[in-house]
Amino acid sequence: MRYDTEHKARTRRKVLDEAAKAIREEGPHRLGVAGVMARAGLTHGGFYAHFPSKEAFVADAIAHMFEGGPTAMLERMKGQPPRQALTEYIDFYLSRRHRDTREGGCPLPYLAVDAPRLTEVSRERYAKGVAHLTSIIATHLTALARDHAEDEASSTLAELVGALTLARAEPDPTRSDAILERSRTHLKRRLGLEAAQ
Amino acid sequence: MRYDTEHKARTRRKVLDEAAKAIREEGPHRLGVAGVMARAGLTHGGFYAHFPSKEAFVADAIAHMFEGGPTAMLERMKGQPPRQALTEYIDFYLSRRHRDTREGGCPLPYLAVDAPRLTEVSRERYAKGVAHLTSIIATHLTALARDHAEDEASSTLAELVGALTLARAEPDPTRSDAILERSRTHLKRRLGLEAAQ
DNA sequence: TTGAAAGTATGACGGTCATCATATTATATG
DNA sequence: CATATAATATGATGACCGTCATACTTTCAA
Repeated sequence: MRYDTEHKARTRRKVLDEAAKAIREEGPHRLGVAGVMARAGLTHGGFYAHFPSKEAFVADAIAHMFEGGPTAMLERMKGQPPRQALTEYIDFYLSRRHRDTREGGCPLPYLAVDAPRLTEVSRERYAKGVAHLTSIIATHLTALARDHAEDEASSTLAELVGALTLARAEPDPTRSDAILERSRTHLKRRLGLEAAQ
Repeated sequence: MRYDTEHKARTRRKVLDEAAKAIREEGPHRLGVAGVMARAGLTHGGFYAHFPSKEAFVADAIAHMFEGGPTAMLERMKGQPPRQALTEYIDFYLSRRHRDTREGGCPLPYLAVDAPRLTEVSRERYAKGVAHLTSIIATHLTALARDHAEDEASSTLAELVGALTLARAEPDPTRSDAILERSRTHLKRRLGLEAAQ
């Protein structure tokens, strides 16, 4: 082989990175092949050397979103006592920074509405992400000796996703901040995290 | 005038009805002029006799979504004591029926993710819908003598929207039902509605 | 019944997109 | 340095979409 063994793999990864960003900005259906390739510094020609079709490409990009971003935050939670870990996670999730960034963060809110319109694989990948995050929250709640941890985790995740989505939709900054703040406060009180710290 | 005075208005309304349905199914960006017109039993030709551009058309269709569906449920709540009204609303919002229907129901979850990518008018219309629904919930909570009604209403709406969206995204029916049920139970307990009825 | 005007249909144009065949460039090996 | 080949670029094709000019059909008034 003439090129580096990893050359193609690196390019592929870069294209998927750009696709993930584009999906956050424009949604999984509006992104175009040529646009993503251009963002990766390439032309549209080589696309089909990497992906069999655009549909498969979108599925790969969505899977890629679940492997990249969230890991850092979740890894960090592992090294902390459950109360602090949950508090930090809620504060992060419902922060202005998380609301405003398009370069990372939880994929769930971005894909939520489009999920029913995605390919089977993508839907499954999405559902796996939901289940994973729910179980992480549930584990921490169990460690805090709360009853019905799984139920509470599910309902907590619903409010996290809903509040972030509504905050992103609200054009008025003050109101948007208020949406985040209200759910932040409520969730911490609800989960008995207030006394912490 | 040669046609009935209301003829054009009726056609326009029908096209907007179909557009609203299409938006619920495919999102505000994927719907096409010809497709919507065909669904309304027309061809694409007459479109520009009704709407100046597709962009304006989408904005009109979104506004239309806020005028049509939700009104019935909200009107019904008015004639009821606040405790029962809220209980019924939560049960309706997080019902399987509301999750599965594409022909009506709350527009907020459908448009949430796309809202930041919409026209200014549409975003404002969306924000107005959020504010309206929040204030209705807040009013009922105030009637129940709860403190911080506005804060609690905001956080309640976040969970309603989030839970419905996640339930729609979940491909497994059992898990999807569970998401609805958990938030339904939690919200009613949280708002002190359990003792009701 | 007829004419005129409101409403709708036909068909075309330019643009964008996914897809693919073919040409070109880059680089590791001899 | 030469060459083979992996990786990417050029360019084309057909499909779809928004837009609009023009032709047709419907229906009310005279």
